[in-house]
Amino acid sequence: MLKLSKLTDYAVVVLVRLGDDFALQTSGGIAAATGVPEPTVAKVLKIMTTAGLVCSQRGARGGYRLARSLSAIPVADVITAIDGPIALTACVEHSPAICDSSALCPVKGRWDRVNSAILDALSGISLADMRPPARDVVPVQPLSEASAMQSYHPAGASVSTTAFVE
Amino acid sequence: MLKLSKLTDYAVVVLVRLGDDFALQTSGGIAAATGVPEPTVAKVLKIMTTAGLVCSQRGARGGYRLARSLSAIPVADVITAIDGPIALTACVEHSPAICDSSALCPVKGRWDRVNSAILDALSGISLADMRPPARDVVPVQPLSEASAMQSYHPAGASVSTTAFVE
DNA sequence: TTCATTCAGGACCAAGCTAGTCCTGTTTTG
DNA sequence: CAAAACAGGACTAGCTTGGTCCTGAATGAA
Repeated sequence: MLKLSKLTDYAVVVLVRLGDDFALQTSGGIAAATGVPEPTVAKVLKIMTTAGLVCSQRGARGGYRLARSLSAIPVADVITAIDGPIALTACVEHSPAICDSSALCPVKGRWDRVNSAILDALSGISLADMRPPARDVVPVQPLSEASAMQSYHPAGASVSTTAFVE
Repeated sequence: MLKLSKLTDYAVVVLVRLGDDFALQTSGGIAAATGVPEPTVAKVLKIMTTAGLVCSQRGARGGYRLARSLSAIPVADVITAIDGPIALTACVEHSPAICDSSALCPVKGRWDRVNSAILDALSGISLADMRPPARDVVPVQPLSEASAMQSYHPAGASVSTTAFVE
């Protein structure tokens, strides 16, 4: 389906929200500001931390901040962090799975070209390119206010977020 | 995961096998030549027929042949036929699912750019580009011989074929 | 020192999708 | 008429994803 996982979509939303100011923000605060469920935000941020895209500060008054500016984070990095290395098929170079019938496979190595093309496309677009105009950004505010905001659901409660590329 | 479905991988194998000579080949014969299980080949070919990528001839002495030459079939067409329209996220233009929180979504419309880039990449590569050198192609032969051939499994019997793009 | 806050790192479960198989037609040839 | 071959479904098992929750560790404030 060439689909992107929902978590990747969430990750972009969260990272963009984290913004470029490098101020510490808690997972709860980001959840409130974006409308993404808090446990999901926490999950995403933990993955992002492991991947080195964000830095975390534990303890009271802790939180998260970007490790690099949005313009220095290509979309490919986010996808790789969430979903693992980008490889359309198991036959692609660097893929962990080894095709056990490579001797017969009629398209052996041919997906590499397709893969490289996609990788180039994803590496050339940064999160800064996906950032909305500044006026649309909801300012950081106390939880008591933010928690009353409308929620963000990528594709609605009952509709699959399965993604397509036509 | 940006993964491609296994069926898409099979479809490319089958279509390339169908080749450019426009001779009728039965699903059983293709299965034998490629090592892909016959029911799966039949399933793929039925989908390809519906999509207009191959033509079918029913009845005894029937079979399948390409509707266009391999060079006239972009990879994007195969993926679309198997997986539906290519769209990374539900937010992407022309996607059937409508985001019910588009007013709040911080990256509304931003995936379009990523999507277009991928679509361009996939549209620029044809099946002819994925065709192996002629010497690697197994010639058409009687079932009795072909059925003894080694099978082709994209990623082995027990290993996930999940595809990645890094 | 003690406690509240916040992240770290898993385990766990339900739901949906994919792959693969099979069965019953229908069409065409000989 | 019988055999060959495609058409079009239904069906099932397994995996993956998503989402939640729990326990523990680190930090800072009172």
